[in-house]
Amino acid sequence: MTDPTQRAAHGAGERASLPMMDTLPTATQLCASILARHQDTISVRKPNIAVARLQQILEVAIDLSNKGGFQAMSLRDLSRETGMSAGGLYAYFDSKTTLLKMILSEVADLVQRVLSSPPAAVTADPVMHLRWLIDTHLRMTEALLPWFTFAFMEAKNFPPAERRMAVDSEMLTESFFSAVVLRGMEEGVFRPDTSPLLPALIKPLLQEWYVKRAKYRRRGITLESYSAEVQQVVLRACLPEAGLFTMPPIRKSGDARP
Amino acid sequence: MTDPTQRAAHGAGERASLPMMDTLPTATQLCASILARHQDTISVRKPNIAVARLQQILEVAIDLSNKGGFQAMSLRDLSRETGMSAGGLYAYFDSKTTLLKMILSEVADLVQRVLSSPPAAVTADPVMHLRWLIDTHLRMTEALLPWFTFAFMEAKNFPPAERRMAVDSEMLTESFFSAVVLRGMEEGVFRPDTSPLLPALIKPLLQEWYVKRAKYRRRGITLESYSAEVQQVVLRACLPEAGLFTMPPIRKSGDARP
DNA sequence: CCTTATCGAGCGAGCGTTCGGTAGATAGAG
DNA sequence: CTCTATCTACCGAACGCTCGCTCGATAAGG
Repeated sequence: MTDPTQRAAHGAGERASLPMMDTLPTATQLCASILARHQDTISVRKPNIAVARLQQILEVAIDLSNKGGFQAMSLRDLSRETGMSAGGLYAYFDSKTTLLKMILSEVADLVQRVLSSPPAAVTADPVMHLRWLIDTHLRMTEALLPWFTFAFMEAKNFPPAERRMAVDSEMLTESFFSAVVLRGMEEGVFRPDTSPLLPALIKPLLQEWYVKRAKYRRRGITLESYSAEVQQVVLRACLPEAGLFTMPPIRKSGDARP
Repeated sequence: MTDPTQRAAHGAGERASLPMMDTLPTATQLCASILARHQDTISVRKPNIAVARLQQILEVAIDLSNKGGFQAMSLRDLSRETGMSAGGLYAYFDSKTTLLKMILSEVADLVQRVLSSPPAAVTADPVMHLRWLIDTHLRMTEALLPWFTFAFMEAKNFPPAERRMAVDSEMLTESFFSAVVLRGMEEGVFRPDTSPLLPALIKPLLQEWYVKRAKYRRRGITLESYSAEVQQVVLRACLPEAGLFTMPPIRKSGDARP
């Protein structure tokens, strides 16, 4: 899976030269991770019960928050939709703010974990690495759309502590892009006058995909075509003019449309 | 001010070939516009009193909302900071939601007014027109930063009616960009295979500037350099390769730094 | 003396959170 | 296997508080 030479088509899922990320965690795995990180505030001891309940609570909380905002979601709403009592909920968090922090920190952690472990196949070439970062970020947000929508909508409007967490996560993401761009410039793959602002401009293009997901669904835009376009725009901004003519096709069409 | 031939330098404020937008309204003018639009819900009759008070109320409301969110701002906070009583405030709006709508609709209206009236100098050339749209949007948000921050932060998380308003405004902004891109393609100035997604990608790049204003201030990035970079990225995405070599300098440096 | 702009105590609703209580699972003793 | 003591996960009424909003009183200008 990580050998750069083994990129040939293999069946209907035929893909372009860009390797996939390693598999993403499921929502259940995220909840298990959250449970482990908050053992002290979660009073339920049996892990299978706790994970199942926590997943239920978080999914409902994310769902309710994504229409109307986290502050607008009352614990009575959460109680009604989960079928649990108010007191029962407090076995899983000690305050509403803790509930928020659970989700935000898990999402921030996930981004860091996924983007910091590219397959060996892409790290050799800055162009490939950059394209992999873009594509992987988009696929990650697509797979866990409600979680990222929640994190984006709620990261602002909150006390210094949580706010700092969001800013740090944002900076970390940008640093992945700027590291690759810098390396590409050092290796002469990217234009020497590539703007230092470019890495900062990539993040909003990736956020656009999940923040305005409904808009692109309405227009019939696939993740593949969006990813390809962002890669195009970014590469055109940093590749030398001569390089544009030899720019590889971003992704074969007719792929992975369910 | 709109004569395309009078672009020569005139003093220290010397500028590049890109013409400025016509002058922007002041906060006071925006408030007068809001007052006119909400005559029926505002019970204060003397216009000079009403405009002054309304401006005070809106500025405090925007300020408080921009730390903590609109929902988190209580009318008691607003009462304390404005020095007005709770009852007194209700002479200027009939509900907290109306207060929100006043600001959102005025911002949406402003964007439409400003972007739909380019100076005659730029409409002839799609490249110039596109650059003017980008630069003007950035300067407008810079001049009325708290208003746009407010509109961005509060447009989500609200009932269908207000939400629709935000979506419509967003679509309208995008339509300005796509109209120019389309015309440029028809005239052969832009690449015929320019992605139909490009116009949608411009908006998040413009929002980035005012949403993350603190970040760019910390890094010492000027509006001029940010505007130049976005223009670069967008033009590289739609100009033919050959056109890149003849791309005009975006904006002279050492300009308009207070 | 009427009009107009403002005041501020107070209302009902709803919020996050607590806590005494309970049903069912669990486990050790007989 | 049965009885019983203990524990665990959950319940839901109640508390203190803050919210958006109302309304009769009031002060100042013409």
